[in-house]
Amino acid sequence: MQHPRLEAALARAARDLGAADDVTVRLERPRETAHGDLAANLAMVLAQQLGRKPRELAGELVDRLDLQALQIESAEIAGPGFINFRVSRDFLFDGLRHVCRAGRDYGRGDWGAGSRVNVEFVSANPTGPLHVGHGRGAAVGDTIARLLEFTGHDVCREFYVNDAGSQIDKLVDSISARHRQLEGESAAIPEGGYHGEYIVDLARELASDLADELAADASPEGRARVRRRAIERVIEEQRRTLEALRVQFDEFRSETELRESSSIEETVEQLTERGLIYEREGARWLRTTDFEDDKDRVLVKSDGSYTYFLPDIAYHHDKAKRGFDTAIDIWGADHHGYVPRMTAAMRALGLEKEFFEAVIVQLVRIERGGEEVKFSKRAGEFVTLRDLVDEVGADVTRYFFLERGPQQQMVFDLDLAKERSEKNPVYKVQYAHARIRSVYRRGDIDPEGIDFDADLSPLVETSAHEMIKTILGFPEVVEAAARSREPHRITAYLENLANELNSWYHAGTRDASLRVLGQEEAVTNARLVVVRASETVLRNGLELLGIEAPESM
RNA sequence: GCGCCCGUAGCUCAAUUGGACAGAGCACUGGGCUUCGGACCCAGGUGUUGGGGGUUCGAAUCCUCCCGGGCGCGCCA
Repeated sequence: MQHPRLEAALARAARDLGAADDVTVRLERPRETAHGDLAANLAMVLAQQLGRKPRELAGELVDRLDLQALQIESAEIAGPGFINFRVSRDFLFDGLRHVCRAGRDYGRGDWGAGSRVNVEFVSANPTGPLHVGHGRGAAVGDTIARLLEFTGHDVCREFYVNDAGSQIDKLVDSISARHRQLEGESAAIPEGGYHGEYIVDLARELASDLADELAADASPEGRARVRRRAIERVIEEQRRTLEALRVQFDEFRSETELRESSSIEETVEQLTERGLIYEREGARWLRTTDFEDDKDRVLVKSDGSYTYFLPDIAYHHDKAKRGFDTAIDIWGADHHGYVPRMTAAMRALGLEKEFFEAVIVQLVRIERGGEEVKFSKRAGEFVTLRDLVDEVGADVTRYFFLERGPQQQMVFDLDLAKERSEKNPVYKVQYAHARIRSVYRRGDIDPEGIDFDADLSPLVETSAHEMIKTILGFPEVVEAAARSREPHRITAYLENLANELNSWYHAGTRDASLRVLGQEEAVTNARLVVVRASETVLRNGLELLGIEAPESM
C-alpha cells in the first residue's frame, strides 16, 4: 500500500524539524495489524542525525500533519519511535476505484522509462535438447523481462547461440557416426561425443538429402553443410520447446556470425589501447585483476586461437554498442565463477560496473514419489525440458520454477505438480481467478459494467478491508520484484491474495449475508468492486508470470 | 586449500533489503460440511533462524570464526 501524499507530508515535516533536504521517508506495512496500516521509522532515523529522542520527534512530526486531509484515521507513536498510521476507509475505497480504473495497467510503473535492458538467457549450446535447468533459466529470464517491461523498461530478450566451439564438431561427428551405424558400417561415437537417441533421429533426418556428406570420407564442404543443418535443426527444436513454455526471444545471436564480423578485433583493439593487454608465455592476457578479478585471463592462446572468453567479451561489448544500458545474463550456478571476470572485462572496456549483471539460478532436482529422477546426459537418458512441459504443462512448470528465489536450490516435486487441488499453489491462484469469473457468470454480471464510482460504504467487514490493503500493495511488490530480479515475490504475493480471497469468499458459505450475489443492490455492487479489483490483480500478476488466468478450470 | 551461493517449524519455502511478538502452504490434531465451484471450511502449535562472538535503539538479514550442503577454481566451452 502506498501513500505518496503522506510520504511527502512527512518529508516536509521532517525538514521543518531540521532534517536534510534529501530526507527519504519510507512507509511500510507492518506485519502486525495492531501496528496499523502504515508505519514510519522516520523518527528513529532522524533521532540519530539530530541527536534527539525518537518518541519526542515522532510526536512533533505527527503534530505537523493534517491527518484528515491525508485520509488518515489515526497516528500513534509506538515502540522505540515508530509512527503507526491507520488509513481511513475512504482512502481504501479511493484506492480500490483506482485499481478498477487502471485495469490491465494496474501495477505498471515507469521508473525504468528511457532505460534499455538486454536480458540474455538459456543460451544453450546447439548440441541437443534443453534440460530442466534450462527451463528454470528460461522461466526466470522471461519473467524478469516481463517485470522490467511492466516497470517501464525497454527490454530485449536474447539467446546467444554458441555455434562455433569444438562441441559442434563433436555433434557433427556423432551424427555422422550414427548415420554410418544405420548403414551397417562400424563406426564409434567419438570421445566426448553425444550419445542420446536424438542423434539417431538427426542422422535419419539429415540422411535424406545429405547422405554423401555424412559419409566417413565427406569433404570439408560437405561437413560444413551437415554442420549448418544440424545446428538449424537443434535450435529449431529448442525454440519449439521454449515456445511451449511460452518463452519467445527477440534476438538469436550467433557466435559464428560474431566471429565473422570485426567485433572481436575491435574489442581487442580497444582493450589494447587502454593498455590492459599484455603478452606472456606466448599468450595474450587481459589484466582483469585491475578490476577486482582474482587473476588475469587469457584471451588469445599461444597457438593463436581465441579462448571462449574473448568472443564472450566481444559479444557483451556488442550489447553496449547496440545501445543497451544494462545487460542482464541469467546463468546456471555452474557458471557463477565467471561473474567477476566478465564484470571486470566490461569495466576494462570503460563501461560502468552496473552495466553487466548476472542472475545466478541454482540447480533443479526433480523428484517423483520422493525419489530423484536422474538425468544423465552422458548416458543419453535424461529428462528433457520438453518431457517436463508435456507432462505437467507450461503453467505449472513456470510457476514451480518461479516460486523460489533464483539462488535457492529447488526440488521439483512431480507429484505435487500434477496435483489438481489447492495443495498445488498454481491451481490455487488460478482457481481464485476462475472462481471470480464464475461469480460473474452466475450472477449474469457484465464485469465491465460494475459501477466502481458508487458508494462503497457497504464494505464494512474487516476481512474486506484487509484484502483491499493487500490489493493496494501490488505495485510495490512488482517494483521490488523487478529491482531485485526476484520473480518469486510475485508468486508469494498472489498466493497470499488467493488465500485471503478464498477465505473472504468462503465466509459466504457459512453466512449467506456475506455472499457477493443476492444482496441488496448497493451491497452486491460494492462487493463486486472488491471482486473486480481482485480479479485485476490476479490477472495482471499471472500475466507477469506468463501463466494463464483461466475463465474456468 | 581458496572463492561464490545456501542453511529458517516435521517437509517445501517466505520474511516489505536493518524494523516491532520470524510467517504461509503442505503434513499433524480436533470440530464442522443443505450446494454463489472441489478431497471443502473453521480452530489449534510447532522455532536457541546451523552454532559462537561482534556492530546498534533494533539482526534471520551486516562483520567475524567454526559446522554442514551445493557449485566453481584450465591457454575446456
